Amino acid sequence: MDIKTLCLGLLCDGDASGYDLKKQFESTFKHFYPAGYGSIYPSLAVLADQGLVQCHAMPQDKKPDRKVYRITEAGRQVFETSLADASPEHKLRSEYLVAMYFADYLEPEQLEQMLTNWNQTLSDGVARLDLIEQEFGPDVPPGTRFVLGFGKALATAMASYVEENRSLLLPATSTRNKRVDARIESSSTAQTTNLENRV
Amino acid sequence: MDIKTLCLGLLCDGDASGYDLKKQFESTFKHFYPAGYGSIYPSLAVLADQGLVQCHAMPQDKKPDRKVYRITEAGRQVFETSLADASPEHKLRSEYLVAMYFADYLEPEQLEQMLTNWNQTLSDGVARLDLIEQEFGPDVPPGTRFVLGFGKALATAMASYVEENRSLLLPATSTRNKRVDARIESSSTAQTTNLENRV
DNA sequence: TGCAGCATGTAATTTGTTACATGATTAA
DNA sequence: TTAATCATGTAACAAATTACATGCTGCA
Repeated sequence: MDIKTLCLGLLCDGDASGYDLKKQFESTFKHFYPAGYGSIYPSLAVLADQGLVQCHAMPQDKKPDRKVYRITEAGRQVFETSLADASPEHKLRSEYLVAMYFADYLEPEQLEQMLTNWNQTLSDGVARLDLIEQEFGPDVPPGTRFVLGFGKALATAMASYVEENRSLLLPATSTRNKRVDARIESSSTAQTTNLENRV
Repeated sequence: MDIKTLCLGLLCDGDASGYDLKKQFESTFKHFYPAGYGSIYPSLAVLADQGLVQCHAMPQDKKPDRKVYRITEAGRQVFETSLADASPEHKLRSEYLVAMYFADYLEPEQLEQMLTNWNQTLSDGVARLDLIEQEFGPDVPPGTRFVLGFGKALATAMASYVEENRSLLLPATSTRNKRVDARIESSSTAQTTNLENRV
């Protein structure tokens, strides 16, 4: 699944311009599938080329034409197929976890700073999701409620975990060297142990 | 932060070959920063070029030379700097959530299937992390314990959330149309409402 | 005066993934 | 005999990010 498919999906819910779609990608979708103009505009162009959407240009005073896109029958079918076909992927990429893994290469104050920072980011995230939910008013569509709730639940779980386990990373005694030895030994299947040949 | 930096970090803990590093990326790092040969080998070549690591080729019978990499002083410094400098990013990209958002475009059975699938994937993930932890024996290094625990906590939280909220997505009455209308109205700042010009 | 919002896009770059290419050993 | 482990890499491709480029309106 890529941004093209996502645009198609959003257009299933109604006509929109690239600018409109961007707003969705920055609000409801931000925590699990963000996208910028650089991906959205080219996607729409391709979709129009393929006949999966139609473009209607609406002239405006002193602004570029507002290009409103509407999904076609073909587009709708393509979307539904790719939604059902895909074996969905769920990927996390976290530099925070990298930093935590290597915590003993950080100064304690840096580590503290980073943990504080992370916590702040997480609660900001929850607040942001709450705001979005409020903006929908009383009738939040089920899918939207599900993904917003998911985001909040995850952020909360992460914050708790970090709070409850930060002590793991602070102690004075590092075990890093033990791990090192373990890895070197287990991977020494080579014939020679001499590291010095052919520097 | 990129795979190069990660390799550098892992080499701070001891010499290793590309093959060795891959194993780390596929075990401890898999849930938050996976990488394949296609990223690792080129990374090591670049790092060697830049003098951040040194390469020692160890001849082997009927196998390609085993190339063991060792970090240099310069490499260590570069790593520590980038670890401290980075304002860490934490990114999720989930096609499952996309599918849930668009749940009412799926057949109920497909949705059920997908939810079951997701749950299975999550518990497999927890099992995998448990196994890795066990393989370390009694002395799991703190950073490792932190990231493995994090992975388990997250997966568990996700599974709970999905279980507790799947009902949100199943009801017969869809609210999708309401949302559609809402968006179309709120974005109608254009001068003309006529979508038919310049098809 | 300056910034946020409206509104479009392109092009270069970065980054990583996938597929390809090779080939021995060992345990089930 | 077949799959997994060991062991290296390259090249084409896909995808998305970032920076660039333009320009009006309305508010503080």
